[in-house]
Amino acid sequence: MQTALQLSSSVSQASHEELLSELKMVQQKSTLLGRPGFLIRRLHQIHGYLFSQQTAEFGITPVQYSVLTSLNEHGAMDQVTIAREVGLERTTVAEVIARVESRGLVSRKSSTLDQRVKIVKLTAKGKRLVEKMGSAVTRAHDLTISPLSQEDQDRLMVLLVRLLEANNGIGNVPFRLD
Amino acid sequence: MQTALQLSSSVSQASHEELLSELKMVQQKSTLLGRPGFLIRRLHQIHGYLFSQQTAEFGITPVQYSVLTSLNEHGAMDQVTIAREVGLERTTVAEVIARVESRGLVSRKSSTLDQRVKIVKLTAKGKRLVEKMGSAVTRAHDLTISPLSQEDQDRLMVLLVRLLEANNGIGNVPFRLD
DNA sequence: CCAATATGAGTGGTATGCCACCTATTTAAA
DNA sequence: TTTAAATAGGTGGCATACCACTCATATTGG
Repeated sequence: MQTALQLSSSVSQASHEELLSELKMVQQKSTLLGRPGFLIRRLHQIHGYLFSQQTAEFGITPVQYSVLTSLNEHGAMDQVTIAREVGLERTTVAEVIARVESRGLVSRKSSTLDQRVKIVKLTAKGKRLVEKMGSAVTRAHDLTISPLSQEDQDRLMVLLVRLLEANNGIGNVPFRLD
Repeated sequence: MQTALQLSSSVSQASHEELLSELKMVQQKSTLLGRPGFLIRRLHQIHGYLFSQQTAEFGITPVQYSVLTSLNEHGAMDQVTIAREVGLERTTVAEVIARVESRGLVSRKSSTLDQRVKIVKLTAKGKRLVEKMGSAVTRAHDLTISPLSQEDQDRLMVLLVRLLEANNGIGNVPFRLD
């Protein structure tokens, strides 16, 4: 279990000038720390580790969990709808679904209305797994941002959400944002 | 080219209470928006798209660029050092290096001091490419966070850097943070 | 000095994540 | 209405990303 070492000073309290000098200092250590893309990649990496550690007994990946919880909330969906719901390529969804289907967590049947469409449904086993994993997943997410003060965590979340909402149309994989 | 639609209100100016109500609103749209790991994955995805779009003519990926610029800054390095420098598994580095080597961007030769070690060096061609790509890469990074106000961008960067510094030891892939 | 251990590089396996391309089916247009 | 375009699902290819494992070479302890 990680020790959620809390950072003392809050970014929320700092002035813009203080932030700028902190950024300048940091980037002298490594150029990479000045690149948003690099920071995001590393954070993605770290969260992946925390997730797999906290949920090891279930053998479920973050993306699989997103798909399964989405099916749990919205009920049966075709694969294109799932893709829009979680922000994934159709082909990625096809692969993810194939894996969770082979483990009996979801079932697929062709739609009678449209022969092209395959309806994906969470099985009872899948539903049980999702609900059993919940607390471990929450723990992983909490740990990911736990070094920040509560207010900094909230501020970070808002910044990330706003970025996503503004950039959602970018790329070929937008996702549902009603 | 993306339109860098600037968000009106600044997160930096908002009170903690305002942020909390914004978060609550947002999470009613989608549960996924309340999970840090999901937001990070999506942002990683979006940045990857912007990067590949801005640097299409060069055919270089974000990770390859990190490795190449690291070699450009620090000179020749063995693969374990590269791994620590950019925060990657040794095996991932081996694969990335193999690809850029096959394109003649880096060269590998065994160390005479230690036969196990392979020294990786940027070639003249590699150096030229890195320098030629610079502005396109900067553009991609800037676009990734461009929807935020300047102060919000700076605040986000500080929050991300702090998270990385605090979490750097987590997982099996820490990276150099002198 | 030699066995035990540590270290650097790499392979094979699995899971995203995306693209180009393909097939089948449905819908729209001429 | 018959052809063209759009749509759903999927395959193969490539690039991270990591683990378990192997192999070769160094280092260290008895």
